[in-house]
Amino acid sequence: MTAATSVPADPHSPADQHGPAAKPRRRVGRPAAAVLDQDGITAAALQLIGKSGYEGFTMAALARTLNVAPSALYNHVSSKRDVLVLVQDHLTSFVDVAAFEAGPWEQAVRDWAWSYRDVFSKHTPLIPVIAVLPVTDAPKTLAMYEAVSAGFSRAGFPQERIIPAIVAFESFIFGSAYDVTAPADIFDSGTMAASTPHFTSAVQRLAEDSHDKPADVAFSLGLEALLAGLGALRAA
Amino acid sequence: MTAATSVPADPHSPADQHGPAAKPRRRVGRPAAAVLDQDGITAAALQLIGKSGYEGFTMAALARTLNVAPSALYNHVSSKRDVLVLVQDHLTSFVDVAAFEAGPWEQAVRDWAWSYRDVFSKHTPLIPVIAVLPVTDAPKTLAMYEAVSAGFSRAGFPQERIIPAIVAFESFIFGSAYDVTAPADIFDSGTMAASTPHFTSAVQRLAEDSHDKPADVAFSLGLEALLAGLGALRAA
DNA sequence: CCACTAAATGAATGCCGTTCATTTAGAATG
DNA sequence: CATTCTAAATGAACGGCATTCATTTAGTGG
Repeated sequence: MTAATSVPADPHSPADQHGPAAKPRRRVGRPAAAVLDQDGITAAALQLIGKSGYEGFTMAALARTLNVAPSALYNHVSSKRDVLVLVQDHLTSFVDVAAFEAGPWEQAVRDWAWSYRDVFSKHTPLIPVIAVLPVTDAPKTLAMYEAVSAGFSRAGFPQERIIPAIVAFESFIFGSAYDVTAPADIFDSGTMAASTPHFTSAVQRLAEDSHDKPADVAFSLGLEALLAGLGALRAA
Repeated sequence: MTAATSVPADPHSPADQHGPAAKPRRRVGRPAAAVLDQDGITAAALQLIGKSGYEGFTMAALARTLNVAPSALYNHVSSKRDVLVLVQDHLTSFVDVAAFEAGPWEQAVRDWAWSYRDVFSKHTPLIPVIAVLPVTDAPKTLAMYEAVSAGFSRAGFPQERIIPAIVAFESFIFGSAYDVTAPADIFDSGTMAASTPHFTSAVQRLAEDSHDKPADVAFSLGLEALLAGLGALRAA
């Protein structure tokens, strides 16, 4: 069975802590050597991914950065997927939910959505993991949902619409995170341009008019539409 | 180098053709034996995925269903990713764009979006492939974009907003496709329920009130919001 | 009948995640 | 201090995977 994380997560962790974190690890009294633990593995994994990307992220490579044999990792983690879950949950603490506590709902959602997209556009291989991961396995992610839900509730959303609305935003965010990684010439129709006149001219006009990054234009457009449409669900 | 598909795609293929398709394959005059070709590989791949899922989809398994050695596949395809591209492009022909030719814009987008989501919710491992794939490598996908672009243009969208609007819809669709595959208990906060009161009560209220599938509720909500918000961009 | 070539073969390669019997070294116990 | 217990690290395996390549096979045009 995969357990992911053990401690109850303490939801008031202000932002994050990089580098070697505290190591309680004190069950009853046993060897306190412990070269490895989940926080250390998570930090090393994040650093390795930053340096080598997800292609270079292997259990062997991770073990090497920790000066340990690959098999040693399996004393603290039950699979590679488990490591990805730890990384995902850690990254979620970089998502900005601060404005949900006080500010107006629209701006809170904007801050949240943009930061959420930016964090995971650099980690798209995690999206398939997040999307089907029970919140129980990711305490910091659960804390994010609590902050967002509280904000929606405070803004006057009817209870039964809160989760669907959040899911709709999130779906858009995940899809948009992929879009950020698309190559610049993804819409170049090449030799087939002649047979796709409407599409080709639309692509050209976008390239001429806009000076911003295409992914940002599309994200802004969709986000504002969702804000307007879903914001209308609020009670007076 | 990956070439994906060779023929220029003829954009008026009405819907699709299952089973063994036509085999031009006629460069100058050579052995016409040809046990294998891209269409056959695509059809076999789709069938294998349907039967064994993406975990069971290996080059060896694919070769076995075609009664061929695994290495034989590489005479027609340059990598496993290439096969996925072929499958993705084929699946795109199942997406419904018919209403863009005549009907009202809103309903056309609805038909398109729901069918698009339904097709790829059964093929989420293809989403990372689609999202960064140059349209040149996927002729049927390009044909879909042409139909959709034409519909947006006909509906009065300003040229420079057509692509961003389509991308926004698509991002939402891809994200929502993942959502369909999420386990039913994904939002069960378990032992941490006490520390996440707003979230927990919102989840509970949704479960009580709604009889529809949660993924469908969220998709409908988001889609209608995007329709309203983006539809407003049209010229009178 | 010969020469040519696209296509199929099967063995080999290298990388991967994961398992497991075994060893190591601190902590608690008396 | 010696004994015992155990979490943690080790290194050699294993099976599966995509991909490569020298070689063979079998139609076709000349």
